[in-house]
Amino acid sequence: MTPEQLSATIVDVLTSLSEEGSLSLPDGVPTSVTVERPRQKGHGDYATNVSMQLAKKAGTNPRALAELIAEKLRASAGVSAVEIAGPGFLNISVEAGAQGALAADIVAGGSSYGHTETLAGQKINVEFISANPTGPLHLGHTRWAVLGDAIGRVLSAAGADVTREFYINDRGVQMNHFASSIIASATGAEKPEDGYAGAYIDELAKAVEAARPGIFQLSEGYGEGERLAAVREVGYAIQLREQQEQLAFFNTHFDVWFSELSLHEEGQETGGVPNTLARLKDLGHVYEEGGALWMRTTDFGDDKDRVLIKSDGELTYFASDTAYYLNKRARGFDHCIYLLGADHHGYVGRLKAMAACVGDDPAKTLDVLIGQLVKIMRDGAEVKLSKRAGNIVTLHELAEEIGVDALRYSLARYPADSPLTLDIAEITKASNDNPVYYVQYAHARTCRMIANATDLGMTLDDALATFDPSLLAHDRDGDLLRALADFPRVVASSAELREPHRVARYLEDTASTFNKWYDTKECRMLPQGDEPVAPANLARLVLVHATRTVIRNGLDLLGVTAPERM
RNA sequence: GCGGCUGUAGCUCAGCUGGAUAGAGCAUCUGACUACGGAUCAGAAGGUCUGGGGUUCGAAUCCCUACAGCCGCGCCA
Repeated sequence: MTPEQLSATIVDVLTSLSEEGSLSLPDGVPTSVTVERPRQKGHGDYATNVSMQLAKKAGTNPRALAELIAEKLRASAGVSAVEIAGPGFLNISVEAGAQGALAADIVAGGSSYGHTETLAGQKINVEFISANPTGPLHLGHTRWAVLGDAIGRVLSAAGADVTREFYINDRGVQMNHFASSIIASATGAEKPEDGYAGAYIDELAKAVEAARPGIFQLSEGYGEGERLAAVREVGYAIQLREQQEQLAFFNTHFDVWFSELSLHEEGQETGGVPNTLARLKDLGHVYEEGGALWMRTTDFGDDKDRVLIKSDGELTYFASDTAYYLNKRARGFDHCIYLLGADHHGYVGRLKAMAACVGDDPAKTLDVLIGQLVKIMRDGAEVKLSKRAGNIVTLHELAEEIGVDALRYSLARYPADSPLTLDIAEITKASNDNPVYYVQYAHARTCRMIANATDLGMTLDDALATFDPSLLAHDRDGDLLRALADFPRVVASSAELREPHRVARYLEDTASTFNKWYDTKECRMLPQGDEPVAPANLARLVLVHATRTVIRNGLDLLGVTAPERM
């Protein structure tokens, strides 16, 4: 019996009370009720606060309503005991057989256990990182890589149709600064004022020369302008490919790499920039002032109006942003999720206003997640990074030093809006100080146990064929089963709230519950010594398989591997 | 000045869509090695949930306010 099934059972009880007239609910019977796992032992396997929630509406008091519900609930299949406690809590105990059946269901579900349909039918675009292709990805991008990727996975698991997208800022003056910085490195010319510096620029210069020998040599018909364009193109291609390779190494995957430049190309019907500007004019949300073209975002709650075309005729970044949003909507996305760093939170207001300007309800279509910045400590001092000084902590260096799994997990286990300080020594430690290894270890342990069982001739097929769930009757069996039963709703709420850290915290709890179970003498899976294999041993083999499935599925949602041995 | 985020055990942080005695890991102390992988488990100790008001059966959670820290308020990208 899962919490969802128990909730349905309680709803049935309410319906039945309502039909026989002993309960009157003006708003009708709720479709589901809250069922939670009490923290306290002795408060039953599950608890519900329905009677407190409904007492006022029903014109009665919580204790009296609880009595009514309890009486019927006690007679329900799978329920072994119901007690009323405190102001009107119902503490419910579940029969071992009803609860144990879940283990076989999980095994049958396999890699899809935990997946739900709570977001079915929603087409969601998740845009994250979206770095300039003018340098390596660094620490600042790493958190969004992990969170964006995990959010995408969790949304998919909740049934949404998800596209993970990287917006390439390949247009704008920074691309020319980028090219001229590479030229300066190759030719010894002076670096431009707003240029890029650092060892990576020198390496890029060499790579550009290697890719197209002689590219830096000016000649007749190949002037400064041509060289700048050529270097920009080649340097961009190399830098972008490097970002893509490093993200792949970091187990972070995108469905679409979207070029900002493409929004300005001819033939962009919907969502192109010219098209967008025309549409905004038609809608009456733009005006000219001081030689610039403005969008009247203040009509929709922004602090001030925003420039689309500067007085020098150049388009702003915001013009592209608006077109890009329309482009996403034209591609059929119901929700556009943006992951932005705290240093960009000033953009939220204008993004929402922009969506409202084009006729959308931002509360429905736009979801801006602001993440706080990450600090990194080494030997007690903050590792500062400065792109200008070329002192960059790159994503790739971090992933290599710390390990992809440890780095991903360390970032995934905190909510995005909490400022984070990572200590390199702390997260590289290969010990139980490090939650990622604690969880992975529990998984490896299940794999060893299953291998040992196989050596003794215990197979999953036999175990399932003879499975008697009522044999999983020990308290610790129940604790483990209830932990496993929570997985689907943890995934669903992680998706709903866009908070994948919940999955990580759940895995830590579940790994702990599993280890406690493992250390319980009465819950041995393998027979001891020369004892024959008993039905209870086989039942627990199913339970171990179920545990392995849940941990593996959970780690997969975070993009972390589930090793079979460590 | 305006706005966003944060403030919970010695440390790093969960819990925040209101529920029962506020949790975990680390660090400290005490135990379990005839071990299905000890990268584990059992236990102890550790708290004015930043301060002050309010809302109600009930507040770490919601509202107001004060304080502290980080970040942002361009015809930059």
